Amino acid sequence: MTKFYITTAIHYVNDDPHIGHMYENIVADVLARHRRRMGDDVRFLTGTDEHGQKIERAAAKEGIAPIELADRVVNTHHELWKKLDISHDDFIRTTEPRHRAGVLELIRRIQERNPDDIYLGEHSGWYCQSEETFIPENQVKDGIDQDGHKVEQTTERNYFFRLSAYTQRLLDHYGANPGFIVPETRMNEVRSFVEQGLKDLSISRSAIKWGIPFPGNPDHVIYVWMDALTNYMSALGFGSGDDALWQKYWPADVHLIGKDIVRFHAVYWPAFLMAAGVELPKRIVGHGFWLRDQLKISKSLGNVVRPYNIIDDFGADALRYYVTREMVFGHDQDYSDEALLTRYNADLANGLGNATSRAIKMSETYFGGKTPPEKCMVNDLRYKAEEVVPQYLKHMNDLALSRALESAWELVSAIDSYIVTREPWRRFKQNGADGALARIIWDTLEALRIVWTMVAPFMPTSAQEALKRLGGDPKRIGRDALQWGLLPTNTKVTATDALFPRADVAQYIGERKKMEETKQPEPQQPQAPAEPQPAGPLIETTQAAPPGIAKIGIDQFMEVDLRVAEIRAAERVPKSKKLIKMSVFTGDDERTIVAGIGTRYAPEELVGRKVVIVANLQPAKLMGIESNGMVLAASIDGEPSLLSVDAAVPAGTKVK
RNA sequence: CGCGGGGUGGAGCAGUCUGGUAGCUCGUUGGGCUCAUAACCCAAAGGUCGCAGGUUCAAAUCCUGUCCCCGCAACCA
Repeated sequence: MTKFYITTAIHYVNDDPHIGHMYENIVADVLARHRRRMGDDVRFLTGTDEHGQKIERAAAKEGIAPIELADRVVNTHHELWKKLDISHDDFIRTTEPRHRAGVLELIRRIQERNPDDIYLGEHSGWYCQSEETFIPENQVKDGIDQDGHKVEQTTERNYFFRLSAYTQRLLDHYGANPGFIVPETRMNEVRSFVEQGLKDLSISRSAIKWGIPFPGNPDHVIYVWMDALTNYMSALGFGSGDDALWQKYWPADVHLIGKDIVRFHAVYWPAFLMAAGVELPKRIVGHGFWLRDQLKISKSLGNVVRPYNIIDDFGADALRYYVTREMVFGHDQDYSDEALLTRYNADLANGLGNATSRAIKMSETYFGGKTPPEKCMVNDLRYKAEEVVPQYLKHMNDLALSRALESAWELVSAIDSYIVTREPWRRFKQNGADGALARIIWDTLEALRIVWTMVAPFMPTSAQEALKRLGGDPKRIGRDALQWGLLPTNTKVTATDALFPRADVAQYIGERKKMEETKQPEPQQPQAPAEPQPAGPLIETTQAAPPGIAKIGIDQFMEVDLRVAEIRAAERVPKSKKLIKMSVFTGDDERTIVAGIGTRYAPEELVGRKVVIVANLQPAKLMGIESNGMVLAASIDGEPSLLSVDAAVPAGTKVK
């Protein structure tokens, strides 16, 4: 029996799971269920990442211990996976003793085999608490990183892993194992990243307490990647006394992860394992992201998708089907309730569900509530099934889930047209329930049984129910069940309510919208009460002031040197999208100001214009040009509209 | 020459690696059927596969060039 060990990323417990987590676990589950029913010895692992500063701080804010916070959030994960029929064999939390044992064992093995690979060194730089990572110098501006997070200059004595020593070995491994990272574009990215040369990696932190203490130095905790990645092994008992599972299932066959963490899995992780003399995982699979309105889902954008309503109203299988059918594996994909329901209606309600109903109903009416008394081994549907099943299996093997489903649906549509061309209702009226009619109906039921068997890993609950209704054995979904001829004769069928009731999309969407509108705008509470931005100017000066913005005294206002200035010259900053470099006369001097107004204004129309500027602003460099001040403009959806004054007002006039 | 993704019937998307009738969902039009969840079946309209060259018996697919769009970063002081 082939073993198949598949893992998802462990999800961070700073928030409830969203569509991205759901997708990842659903895909892993479909693959796990499929391999299981094909006879493999499957081990399917998911879990949670619970250490780190973000958790530490979030817990502190609530006045509880980090583990209490983790315990609470992990429950929402458990509940959701149950709801979604995720069939993992194990669930690991990085706060468990067995995980700690695994991590310590990994470090021990590295130290034993390659004593120089872990060393104490100095690390300083811009540290971002939100990301729990040091941010490269060029991505930091005024204490803010590119994602808008606050960073602070930090120096630490840390343990380092000698990643630099593994550059060539990693490249060799990629070369020898072209399927190591899929899809291929991800492999290319990783390869070019590694080809630029690798820097040693800091693997401990002394500023964080919430983590696994570093062996031999309890002032440090083990930093995120060395900790988190090891879950794939610690869950198998690596480092515990009992390593039976480890012996049996390692190395992992598939690490299923989001494309954003491919680098850690494809570079750091194998390097750690090489250093420890542990076999490498066989394949890293990076899936795409679910987007909302073409934007990446993120908490800060407030566009997080959590389709719990869909699960409640249409069932887990509806969501499972949609995400696997709609997303081309590896690509990004836009999510919407509407698209989901459209797909649901077309494929599940009108397609497979309806076909199942009509076949069962005919069988019930014509053959007294039983499957027909005669099988049929030679017919168009059998040919179609035998054409489609191998395609389906190939796609499943290639992780092309959407294509696998497409193949299955070819048979569905063949069934519908088979029924229409054979006109069983007319035959029944003319000749009654004769042998020919029996064969036709049996064919139809049998083809449906095969479709449902193909679909079973995707929609386990519905498949079981449908197989039962069709008179089949709901437990029999293995390899042999994909062959023609299994459906018994003269067995009870069940005609009852629809498996997938049709959704009124417009009405549903409308109701949801209304509910969301009437729902009181959530008090900003749950979102961490915006930490006061220490020092540093507000970045979003052109945005409308948030309602809650603090009041300031007149003195503070007077500190701002607002004055009228005349634009003497203006030109676009080469290669910039919207920057215009201006020379302005402030009454006292002529200086350079760079402003992001190029989307709206041409340099020519600016010259001679009188505008209002902030004259005593800290100079800043924009694309290498020093800008001394700010030109005031109203902002309409990001489009600037310059504040202007009467041409008669002389430059240098104070504005207040 | 910043990195990456994309340009395919009205909309949204597959197909491009491994050249060979351009496919799916929704939408539109006409017909059929009444077993089924107002479903299902058949047919039709609608595409110069961004543009231009090239390779080839054959190009959406390979090569070269070019235009445009979208993320991200470099620029919102």
